[in-house]
Amino acid sequence: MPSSGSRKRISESTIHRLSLYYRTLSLLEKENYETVSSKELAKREKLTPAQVRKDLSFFGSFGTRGLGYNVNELKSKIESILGINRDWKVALIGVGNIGSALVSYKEFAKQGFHIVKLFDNDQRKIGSNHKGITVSDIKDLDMEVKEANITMVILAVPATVAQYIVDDVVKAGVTAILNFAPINLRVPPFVHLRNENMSMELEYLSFAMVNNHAPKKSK
Amino acid sequence: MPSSGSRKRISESTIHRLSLYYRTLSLLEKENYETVSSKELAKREKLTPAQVRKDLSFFGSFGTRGLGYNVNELKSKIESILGINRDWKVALIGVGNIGSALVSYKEFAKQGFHIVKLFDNDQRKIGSNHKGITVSDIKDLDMEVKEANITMVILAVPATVAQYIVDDVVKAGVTAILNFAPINLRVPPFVHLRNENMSMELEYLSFAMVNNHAPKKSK
DNA sequence: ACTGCCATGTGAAATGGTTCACAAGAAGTA
DNA sequence: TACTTCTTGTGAACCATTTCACATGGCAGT
Repeated sequence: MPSSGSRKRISESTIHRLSLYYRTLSLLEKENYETVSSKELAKREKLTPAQVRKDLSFFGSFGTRGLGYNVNELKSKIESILGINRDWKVALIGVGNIGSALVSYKEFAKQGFHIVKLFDNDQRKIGSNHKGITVSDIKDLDMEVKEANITMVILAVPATVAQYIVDDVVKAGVTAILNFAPINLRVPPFVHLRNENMSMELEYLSFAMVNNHAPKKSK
Repeated sequence: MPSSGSRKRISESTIHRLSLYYRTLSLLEKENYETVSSKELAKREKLTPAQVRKDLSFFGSFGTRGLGYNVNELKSKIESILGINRDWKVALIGVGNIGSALVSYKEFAKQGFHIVKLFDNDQRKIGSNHKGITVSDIKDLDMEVKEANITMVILAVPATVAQYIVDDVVKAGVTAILNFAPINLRVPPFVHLRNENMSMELEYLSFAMVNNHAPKKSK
């Protein structure tokens, strides 16, 4: 009984898996599948059918017993759960290595995340053009973010300045931040912060190689 | 002491947190701290002291009761647990948007991951130079990877071709892959695969905004 | 040496997440 | 209508991770 207020906490892993389901459903749609079972969905993302069904069950009953899920319908349900059934205007701060790669990264736009503003503090970059967007001076951040009604920001600046910029960004009314700097940022409780730490995964690989794999012990 | 056979499975989260501790310890080192308590370490990464101690306890007893951990010593312990107390030679495949950003990404080198080979299939890119490395033809992958004794690869190619390349890469003897393509890749059980899915975190933010955080929207 | 204080290391308890197992619904067939 | 097959949705069981709580050991001051 999903009473409108009783919001059970949904785990992070469940949300991440919704992203995977969404990705697979998009593919299935292209392959002209009408329906898909939890079994097939699971297979395509190396999960278990029970996991798939449980994840979806947190949000409702989207399937038909004996048949599976309608691909189009489930896709659009997940879109609306994830909030990607709309367009998000995103500002990207820091047009360096990573930053300029992200401007051209097509996956973001595909999911409705549109980078509409670029900021940097480097005079040589300010005024230059990336994919049709002119880089603004970070000093104008407050004004421009408010004016464009932007609530989501991608942060691709050096770790040393990240906290200062976050503080400004929050003051400008942003409530969602995707941070690429390898540092733990402080934000007020009403601001959503996620970190993308690319070294972390390399380190995991390194760990796996050195430990798991290593000189195969007789077990 | 170094548990040779009794290999308890260490959770992914623990390993990820080791990366965080490592990062903080590097910082503390620069700030000339001699020792650090689990409390301080926890505070700096928004974790609990018990969590920190438990994580470390899987690998040994590195602290001193009443005092805490020696910064230098703990840092080097974690380095060796993560396997980053050595240099890794890494090949990067796909010199597009993301790929060319990663060549210049300094964090990798800082942790001992050195990109030493670049591959692409685009004639216009082959032969060109990125940060002192010449882009090779992907057709020479097998030969060059074997010759350079490379076991770790970063994959920054389009999803459509990722699986084919992975198959080749595995044949060439690579056993660790960091994949940036938004697709679920098949690898043999002895190959370590990690995925970096940047849209996923944006989707999480979007979810958080739409659900957790109430309608503050008045357009 | 004694005392007070502090912070680790770790079993045990609590919490959270995943898998199991099965009742029940839907569609097709006779 | 009755029967078969298929697959969902979901409590309950199971397993993993996190947190608790405290005995233990080290250090400093007297």
